[in-house]
Amino acid sequence: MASGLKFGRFVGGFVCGVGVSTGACITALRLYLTKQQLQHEETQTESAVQRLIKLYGLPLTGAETRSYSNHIQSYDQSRRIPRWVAEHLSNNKLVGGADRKHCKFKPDPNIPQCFTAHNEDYLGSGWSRGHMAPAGDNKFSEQSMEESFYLSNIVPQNYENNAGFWNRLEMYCRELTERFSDVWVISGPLTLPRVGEDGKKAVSYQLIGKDDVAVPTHLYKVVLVRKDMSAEPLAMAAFVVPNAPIGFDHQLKEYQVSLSELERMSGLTFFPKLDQTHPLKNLCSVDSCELMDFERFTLYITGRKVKSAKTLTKLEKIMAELKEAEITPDDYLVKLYLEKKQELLQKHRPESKSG
DNA sequence: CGGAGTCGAAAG
DNA sequence: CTTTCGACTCCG
Repeated sequence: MASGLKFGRFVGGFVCGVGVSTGACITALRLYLTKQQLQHEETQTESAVQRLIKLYGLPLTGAETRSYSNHIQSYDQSRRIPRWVAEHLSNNKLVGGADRKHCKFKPDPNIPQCFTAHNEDYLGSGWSRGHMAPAGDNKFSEQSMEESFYLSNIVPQNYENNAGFWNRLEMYCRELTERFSDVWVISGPLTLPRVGEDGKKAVSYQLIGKDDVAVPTHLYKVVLVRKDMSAEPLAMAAFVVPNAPIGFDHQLKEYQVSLSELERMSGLTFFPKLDQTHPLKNLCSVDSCELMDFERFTLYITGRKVKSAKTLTKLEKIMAELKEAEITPDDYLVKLYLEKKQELLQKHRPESKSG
């Protein structure tokens, strides 16, 4: 009985096996079988598979989404890095006392032990631990900032890129909350193919540490913004950035790609419910898509260093370095400098009373 | 003695 | 802002 059916299927496949598509073969095969025979065969094979599944279970990818207090993530168990990390930014969440000094990078307790990365994989590897959902997007909550330091939110990133171009891209995303009430950002790693000496395309990427953490060749960021609830249209932009140093001579727009290009590269579909009924504008034609230039960036960084200066000599050294770069402090930096100077002088003479 | 944790300096 | 690293502590 069963063997008879198998034989029939074989013959059918053989007859139309040459030069005809598989789909056509199946259609032709169906003509040879009565409805009942077909039904019988399908239930037979299905139940056999079902039986196996019931007994032993299906393979799991571990790619399910995990929710944290300020980001959502899907993890790549084979590469020990996230596939994508989504977050929402708004101006009110960007202020607060949460400080990364109280945070530590650590394995995500929600990831199965055998698939998680560890700090030892990164230390001394030549690659820095780069946030996908940045710590700086979590000033409002100590807990969400701590969660952003889970290694499920981290990829091996070129140090200069992390502290430089990517950092400025993250700042630009935060800046968008000044002009848009809602900003959604999805970030993640890519391991893109390259053409080798032989002209053949191949994917190749470094693995670091005992856990073989994948070093992405590129990072992507897709940004979706809207003015408010009622008035659309939405604006969107996607960027693919090499995991390598990128200087101030490069513009963000050089790295813009269409969403469909990014989807093809990543194998992801980004806003599956965002259909054609929603007109999508190019963010870079609605907004500047320009990162801070060298001067502005240096002024900002210097401001941060001034704020964290511990001694007067250190404070003066920071300001001297700025002068060395031939950048004149703006009003805000001057204010920070004078405040810090006063604070350190006060500390030096604790007996003096201030009014 | 060596791991673990905290702190500050240094650097883009 | 983004990091790494070394020095220092505490402790069994």
